[in-house]
Amino acid sequence: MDAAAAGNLSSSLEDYLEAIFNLTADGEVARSKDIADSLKVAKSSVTGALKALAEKKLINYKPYGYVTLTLPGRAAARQIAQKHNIIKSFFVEILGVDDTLAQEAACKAEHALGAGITRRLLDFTEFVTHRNANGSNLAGEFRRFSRNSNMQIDSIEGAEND
Amino acid sequence: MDAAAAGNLSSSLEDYLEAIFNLTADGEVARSKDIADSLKVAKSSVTGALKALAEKKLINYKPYGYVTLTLPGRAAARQIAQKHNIIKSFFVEILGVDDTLAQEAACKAEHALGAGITRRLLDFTEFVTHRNANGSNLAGEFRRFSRNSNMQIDSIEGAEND
DNA sequence: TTGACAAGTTAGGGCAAACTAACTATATTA
DNA sequence: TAATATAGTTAGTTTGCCCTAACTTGTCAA
Repeated sequence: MDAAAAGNLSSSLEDYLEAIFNLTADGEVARSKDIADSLKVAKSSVTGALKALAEKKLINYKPYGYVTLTLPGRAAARQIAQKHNIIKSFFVEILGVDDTLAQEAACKAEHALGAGITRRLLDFTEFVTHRNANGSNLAGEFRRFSRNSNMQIDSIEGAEND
Repeated sequence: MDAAAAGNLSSSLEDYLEAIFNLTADGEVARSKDIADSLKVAKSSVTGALKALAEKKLINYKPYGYVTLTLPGRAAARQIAQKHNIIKSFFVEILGVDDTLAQEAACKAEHALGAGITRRLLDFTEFVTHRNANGSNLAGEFRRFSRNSNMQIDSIEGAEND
């Protein structure tokens, strides 16, 4: 199975793969420059990453040519992107986190959570959504609960790097 | 404020700090060997990390001596450990994840989630707990919901590295 | 069609974090 | 207290990932 290559990916290479996936999602081609911009790295860093991903047969890469995902590459990328979306949705829809913050946190957390936990997170988010459809409003209740508790306790100091 | 030093910590150094915190929690001293064992790294790696942490004034370190946390070091370590516990509790109590898996995942996720999101996660876990005290059983309901949904859908492939 | 600008690559270097191997210090215990 | 085992350090190497600077390739418009 080709997932052998995809299972060994570093966080960094996962980020590159995900960026390529997102850039090519709407039929566009993935230019090296765009990858560099979206990940905020130097162009030369992209070249290095592309070589590494090509070696793992996850992308088709020829110097000076456009980049496309191979079949296993696309599968791996889709999984990463999926994970990202699941985590972000949970942050936004359940925890009520601001969109930008959720986006950033999901970028980091997607490398930390395995498929099992991610799956449960998805299930849980759906669970709450289904309940909402049935008249309850868990997320809203939580907002009120959260507002109250935050006025009283403040045990976690330092809100930097958030 | 000394949190300047603590705010810049790499994931790796956070792990070392947390390990020292846990080892010294019950009055024990933190031996270099124990740190190496608990993080599964070579002894020489520990020495390097101890030097780095000492440079940041987070630990008291003299070669061949025992290691203790400084005041800012203890504060930083406590925060990391707290984050770990909050995340793990959420995984176990809300998502119903197995203890061992939750422990491992929390180790990784604690470096990805900032104070803001961690705070909300704590609030949410408490929120569900409070509701349970009031007769509802959200976690239990979710288990049943989850079991059903897993029989039908299977959109996330590959449960490795979990 | 050709010159200029943009995109991409190569070369070379830095830094963090890990490792092994060899050495030094400390503790144990006979 | 001297021998030996255990703990800790140092030195040197490797790997991954990023950077800058300089060069090459590609593109587009005058």
